Amino acid sequence: MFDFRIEARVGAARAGTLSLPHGVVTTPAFMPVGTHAVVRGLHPEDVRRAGAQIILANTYHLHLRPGEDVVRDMGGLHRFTTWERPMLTDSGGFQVFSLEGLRRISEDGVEFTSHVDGSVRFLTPERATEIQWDLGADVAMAFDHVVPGQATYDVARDGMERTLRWLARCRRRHAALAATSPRSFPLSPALSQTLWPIVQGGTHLDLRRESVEGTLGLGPWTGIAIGGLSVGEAKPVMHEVLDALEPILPPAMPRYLMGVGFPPDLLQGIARGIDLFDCVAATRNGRHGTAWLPTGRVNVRSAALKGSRDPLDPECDCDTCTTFPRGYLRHLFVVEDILGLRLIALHNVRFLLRLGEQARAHILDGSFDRWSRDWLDRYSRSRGVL
RNA sequence: GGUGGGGUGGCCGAGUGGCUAAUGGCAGCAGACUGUAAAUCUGCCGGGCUCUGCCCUACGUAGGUUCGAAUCCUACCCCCACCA
Repeated sequence: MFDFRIEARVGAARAGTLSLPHGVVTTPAFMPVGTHAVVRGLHPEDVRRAGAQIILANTYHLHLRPGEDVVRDMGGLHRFTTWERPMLTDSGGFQVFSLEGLRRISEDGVEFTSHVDGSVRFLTPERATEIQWDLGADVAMAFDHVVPGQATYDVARDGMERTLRWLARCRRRHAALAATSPRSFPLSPALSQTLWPIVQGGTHLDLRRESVEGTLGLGPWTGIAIGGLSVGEAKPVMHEVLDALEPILPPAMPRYLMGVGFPPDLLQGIARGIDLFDCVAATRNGRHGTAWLPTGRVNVRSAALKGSRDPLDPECDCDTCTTFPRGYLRHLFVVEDILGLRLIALHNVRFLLRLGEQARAHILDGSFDRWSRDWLDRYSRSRGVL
């Protein structure tokens, strides 16, 4: 359980297989985000058919609604959602960043003023770990302190060091839960959930290195995440951080780049040794009418699609592209029917999942570099061309 | 036929002497979105140009008052309501 095997490499890029209690995840892989225990707008069957092997859910949001006790009493996230494949829960650490203004950080934890009803919720590393234990995903994430991409050295150091101190507390609590509270719903009681740490340090390379050292010192771990990227810093800066991390991350462990990304980010991350990604962009952009194509992104509402009988993406095998003409998809957005939101979100999710599948295949046959270069070139060169 | 109300940019609808090419909303067009406070948000939206500005044309039509009118006056046309 929680075994990760690397089958092939091309440079830093790896193709691997991650075993989790609810199934196997072949990497590199994109993980669709289901914050509220639903990949927003999509039926679980949509997500399965799109080829998702693992999806996320969110600690903070599920704590607010419906409450982790409700999910636990219904048999955990898998039964609650009917999603039988692996799941991962984010710890609420990202909400420390995204809900800035509604929270106050102290050494003990973070006090949130609920955006739902104004109630005050105090999330500590221990609480975030307990909530995730009740939610019952295959992978729980450490409660971290995310700072903005523009954070100064001192602010980034503060967040990084706090993340390490909190990591020790998450680990201790997680071990205690695993030892003393066997659950009825997990497949394999003692090893039913693993906890992954998150490397922080902003855009400062020495802080990132220090974060890795500190994190590994608190191990062992079955996986490791890189957080605090794609939060406002420039793209080359993100690449610089990934390049600096790649040689010092343990090669045998799956590496998860949190919150990334757009299609090019996947390939650029894979080339730098990343195995797992998650991002809301596929579903959110889809709902907002931006579809990803091999030739770049396109606005589905665009008058250019009016009356077109062509598929949205002729190269795509998703249900949307194999069923509907793009002129109809545009119509759905124009008349604001919810089916449009679902269909474009579905396409984008499939697009990203397939990108991961293709990258894997090209790593396995050794052609990743060339293929990736051509893919990126085509995507950026002909942006939005139909 | 009489009385009253009203005719504003593609549509709805503010504005009742200068700050008005004219508030808003809709429609239209374009853009943004990266561990989800997002089916959201932003910009453009009479025409033209040598485009940080300038020039046309515009508030039913035609005149008039005024330094200046979508706003005041007169006539006419049309719409609505009520009364005959």
